[in-house]
Amino acid sequence: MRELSKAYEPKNYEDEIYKKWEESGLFNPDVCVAKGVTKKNAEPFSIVLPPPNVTGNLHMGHAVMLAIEDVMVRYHRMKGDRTLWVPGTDHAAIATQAKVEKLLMEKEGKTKYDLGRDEFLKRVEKFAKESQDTIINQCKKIGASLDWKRIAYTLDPERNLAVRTVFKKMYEDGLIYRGYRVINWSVKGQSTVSDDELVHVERPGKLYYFKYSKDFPITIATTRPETKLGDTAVAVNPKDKRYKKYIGKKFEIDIGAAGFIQITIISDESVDPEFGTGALGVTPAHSAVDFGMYQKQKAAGNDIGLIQVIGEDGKMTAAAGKYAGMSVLEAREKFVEYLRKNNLLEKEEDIVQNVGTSDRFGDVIEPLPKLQWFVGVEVSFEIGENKLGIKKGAKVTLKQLMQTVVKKKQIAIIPDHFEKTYFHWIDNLRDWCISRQIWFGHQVPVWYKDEKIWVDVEAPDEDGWTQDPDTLDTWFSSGLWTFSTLGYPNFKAKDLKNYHPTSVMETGYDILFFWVARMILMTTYVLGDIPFKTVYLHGLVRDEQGRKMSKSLGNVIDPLDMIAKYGTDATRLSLLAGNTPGNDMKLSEEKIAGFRNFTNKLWNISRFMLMNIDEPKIDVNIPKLKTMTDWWVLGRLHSIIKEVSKNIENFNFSMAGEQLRDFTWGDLADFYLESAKAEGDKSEILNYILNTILKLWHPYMPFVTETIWEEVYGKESMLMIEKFPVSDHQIIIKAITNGSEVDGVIRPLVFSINHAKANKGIDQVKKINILISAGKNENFLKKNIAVIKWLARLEKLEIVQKAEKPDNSLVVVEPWGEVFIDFIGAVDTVKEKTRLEKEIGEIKKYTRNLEIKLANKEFVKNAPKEIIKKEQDKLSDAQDKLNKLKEQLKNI
RNA sequence: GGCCACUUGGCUCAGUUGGUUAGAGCGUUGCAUUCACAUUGCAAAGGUCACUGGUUCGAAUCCAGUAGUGGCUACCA
Repeated sequence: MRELSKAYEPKNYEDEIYKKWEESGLFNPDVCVAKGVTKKNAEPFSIVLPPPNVTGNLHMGHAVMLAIEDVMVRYHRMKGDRTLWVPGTDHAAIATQAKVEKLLMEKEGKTKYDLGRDEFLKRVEKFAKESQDTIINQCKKIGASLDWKRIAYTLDPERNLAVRTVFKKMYEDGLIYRGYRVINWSVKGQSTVSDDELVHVERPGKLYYFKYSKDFPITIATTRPETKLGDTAVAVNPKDKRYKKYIGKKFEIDIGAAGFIQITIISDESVDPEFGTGALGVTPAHSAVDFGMYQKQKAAGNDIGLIQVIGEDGKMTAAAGKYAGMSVLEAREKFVEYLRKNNLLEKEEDIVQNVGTSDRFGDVIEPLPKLQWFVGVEVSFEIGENKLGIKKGAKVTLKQLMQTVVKKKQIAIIPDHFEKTYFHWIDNLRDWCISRQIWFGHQVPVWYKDEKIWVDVEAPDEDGWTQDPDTLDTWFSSGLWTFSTLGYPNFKAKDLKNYHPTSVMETGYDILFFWVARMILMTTYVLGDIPFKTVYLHGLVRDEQGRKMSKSLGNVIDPLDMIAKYGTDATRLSLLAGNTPGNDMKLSEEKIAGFRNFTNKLWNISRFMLMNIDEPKIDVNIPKLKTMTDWWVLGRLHSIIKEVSKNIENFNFSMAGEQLRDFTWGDLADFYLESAKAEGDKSEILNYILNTILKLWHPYMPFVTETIWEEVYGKESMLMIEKFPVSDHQIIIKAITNGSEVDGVIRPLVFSINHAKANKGIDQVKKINILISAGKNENFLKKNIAVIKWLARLEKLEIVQKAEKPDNSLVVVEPWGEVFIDFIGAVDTVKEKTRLEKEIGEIKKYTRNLEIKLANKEFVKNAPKEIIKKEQDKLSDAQDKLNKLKEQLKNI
């Protein structure tokens, strides 16, 4: 007989198991089809892995993502679907470059300029490669059944071709344009940053009220006086009576050391008359809003002018006169000093202001004008053939495409309230600045020569052209991810045909805008199709106190440490249990340890079952059943199969796991296996149950289940590709009939005994007398005497069948009869009395509710007959019980 | 400022179309222990489901309002 070791030691098995899976090639659906594991015409199920950044190690967030996706993938693979899970990594342009720059400085004291672009990029690539290897190994550690043959990288040649192809197409459709606009500039990073990469930080600031000069009639308010050197207009609300008379007037103002500025008074609806002085100094060069006003005026034929006073180095420009060369803060101080001295400063007010900082570089963003590449989200174009239900040739914008697919439910977002957030974001979306002044990334596929411009997939075949030095925002290539990984731009690629659109996009809600929205934008535009059918957004993993995990707080729980300590399965389970979509999850080491205990429990359950199985065989046929506990457990098992499948398919991963655990630990281990010990030969059914629960658990706990499977059924077989159990409704129905007495009789009996012992001041139960009153239960004891004996042994009881009620015994009334329990020691009558009174009170309340319900005409009229019947039965049962309890109370 | 979510025993959370007397796990307390498992078993204590009102025969669940917490977002200069 085979026997398992006493406790499960994950590290003795995990690596070997993963190697076995990987070497089988069965993570690849093509191999599954070739080997006959999956049918050729099976339903496709595909996920592309949200590519981790090549900046370092995997953290708990990645582990959650991998665990959830692996559950889906393994479930669908076992279900027989043609299942593909594509791995990949993201070059994460700015993040990676910044990291390498930092390392370069720390280790060699050099900057990227010391190395030059080519050499620096080589270093970054080397770093990225190493990082990618680490990530791949870590994904394997987590048990992710990714098809490594298809691994992609956002910056590899295939993806680069996709990027260039899409860029060209968008340029030709007029969706990508080059424009001189106010953009978000990071002085520290020396690059533009998109709107989404800004982090708004609240900080105390000062609102200064001042006049440009003594003769200027309007006081304005600002938090940034230094930018006022670049003002070219003052905007007021057209309805504001105070300033109406000035609208359209021009002033030439001596602004002290900075020279003269021209100020035009303009009107704009967006100016709030209540805020500050109701007049706004317009700085077209250093505020996106003001730039908007500038463009509006210009379009109306009124060029108010634009003066850039802050440079890309964060210092004042020559246009700032004697302030030139000063830092922004220095200039602010000096200029305020000037205003104060000349009695132009009227008031200083302390306020809290929101400043935009760069997510990556951490510095305060300086809005300034620059010639950049943009994706126009409101430019309309003619859409081609598409699967979106839009007529070919219709005029649409990217914004509209993004809205329509979610509105029409072609893409479902889970949880659905994120749809609102999504729409809100799109409503406020501005053109997307896609060019970055960093070196690492997809270089903009545009070439210049003199005044000429060349936009194409390949460089012009002629000397003298220079490529645009900028690179593309990393999300540009990420946006193509679902199809660039499947063969695009080759439209004939098999994968693209077979697996696109993908089934599910599973990712964190924090990148809904960055990434999910952009994939929708890119895919609807490029392919005229959706990128995925469902978006499942998971929450963030936080520490025990609900704080974000961060190195500086020292509260990071490293998934790999946990895997080393408690095993992968326990770690995965702890991330899946209690994790509901869109909600953050608190994680503690204790939780993981708890699931380690469960892993071991499953191991020992299997160990016990194996010891009682004569001849393990992979057999899906339901064996002959002998006792009602067999029927009962089979019925429970099939209900669980049904529930688990349903819940996985509905993305309720936590609930499916919980149900499985409750069944395995509560019903199977604590009850059925205990009774099985007493009932004797169970070889066949134990084999069947073991078989089934290993399959059910496999998506959640791949390693321990595969290990047990191998130990039980031999190394040749592989659980990973076994067929997921299918619940049989007939079995459930039959089991309810044949096994109901387990729930109705045996378990209440266990409960009664324990309850009597614990609650009534009894030292020890001596004897149990069972009187079965209902006729159909006459055979119950005969059939299940073994289980009763087991109970007796467990409780050290003596069983007397059909006895008379002895003196001093306690009577427990159950719907099926009465149990008399004899005790050594006295019954605490006071305690017992209060208990009975409490119970009677509760049952009274219960019966009253039932009576009200049955008295309700509408209920009687509308409810189905079976339900009314059921309710009536409940009522009569409750009344009977009530009477019996009352009698008991009298007897005390 | 706008929007969104959350509020259930000491802690972490379930609770899927409103329907038995609201459930787990951890923790606490008591009891057990040669048995597959101390990474165990059996039990107990602990909740007016944030608050107020409404709809309903019936509300943790639906509606309105209040309070608190968290998040996203923003062109109050």
